[in-house]
Amino acid sequence: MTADITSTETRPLAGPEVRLWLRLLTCTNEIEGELRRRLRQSFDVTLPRFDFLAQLDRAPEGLTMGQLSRNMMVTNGNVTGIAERLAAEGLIERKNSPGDKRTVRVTLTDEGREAFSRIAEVHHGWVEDLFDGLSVEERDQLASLLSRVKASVANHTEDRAE
Amino acid sequence: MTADITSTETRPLAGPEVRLWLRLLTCTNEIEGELRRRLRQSFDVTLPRFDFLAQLDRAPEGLTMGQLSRNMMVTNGNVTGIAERLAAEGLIERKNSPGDKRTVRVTLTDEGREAFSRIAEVHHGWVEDLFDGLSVEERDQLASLLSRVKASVANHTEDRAE
DNA sequence: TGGCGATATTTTAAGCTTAAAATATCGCGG
DNA sequence: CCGCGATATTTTAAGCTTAAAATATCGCCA
Repeated sequence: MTADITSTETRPLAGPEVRLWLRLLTCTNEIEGELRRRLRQSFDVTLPRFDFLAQLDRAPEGLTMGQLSRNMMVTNGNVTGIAERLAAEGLIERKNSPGDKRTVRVTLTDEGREAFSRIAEVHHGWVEDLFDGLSVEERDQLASLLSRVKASVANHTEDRAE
Repeated sequence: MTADITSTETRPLAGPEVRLWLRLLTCTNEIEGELRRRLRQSFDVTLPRFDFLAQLDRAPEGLTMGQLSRNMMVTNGNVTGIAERLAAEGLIERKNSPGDKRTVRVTLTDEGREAFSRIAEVHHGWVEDLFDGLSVEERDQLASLLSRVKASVANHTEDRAE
């Protein structure tokens, strides 16, 4: 009834939705890995640390650990570890909030702000390059489709929201 | 010359390419996180282990550690660790290749094959659900655009290919 | 045939990540 | 004012991930 399978041939592993998901995942991982490698080689910095600094750079007043955790979409414990290392490098500063003794206010040091600017400029160029095979229309279309995906996903996850 | 910045307002952090990249990353992370959470809660299995089993399921003859590493797009050392834990759970088997003493041939045990089938069926439904807000046309368009992205990225990374 | 570059894998050290438990503080209702 | 649920953060244990070094085997070629 079916053709016989020869040698090490691989079977098609999944339905079309799973294939779409795998393509999305692969694509993202490839870009993420490439940026991670370049950040490490050029600046000896990791992607999470760069992300952490980026969050602070756009918040002149600083951010609390909780805000950082939500912005970066990682757990509280995670940001604690990253902050620990960035503080040891002298790139950020943590001080108790005046009003609420529970919260910590994190800010960039001058050194941190300067380091981030230097890296961000090059990083921006990398991202431009990686996407330069797409026309402006294609980029807009992709952004719009990703919004649609995000909305669709939110439909199935919003219940976990508090 | 510029409007003054008030309170904790955040500045727009990046150019349009970086925003597109962040949207792609966020979208992928959201889906990945949701699937990871569900796999853990429903089956007490991690995403990497599920991926590892999926690779083996479509290769009846088994795979070597190197093939697994390439298919999963992670380092050799990484698959060693995952294989260690899956073997401890009795889901996979590792034996020396007959011809080449350097290579290891990994196969699913009966238990592993059965466990994977059970999980894969539910997983497939989850992915279908998460993407059900998109029409067939939108999915095709997204898949096609992701291919274009992948090609564009490859243009800037293929030099590292050996 | 014997050594040497190439290939396959594991090991190691460091860091990222999560979930869950622990700690500390807040602020409200009685 | 006092206790208690809520909020902010850190700690802990386990696992994932990478890059680089170490180990082992292969196969060629001089």
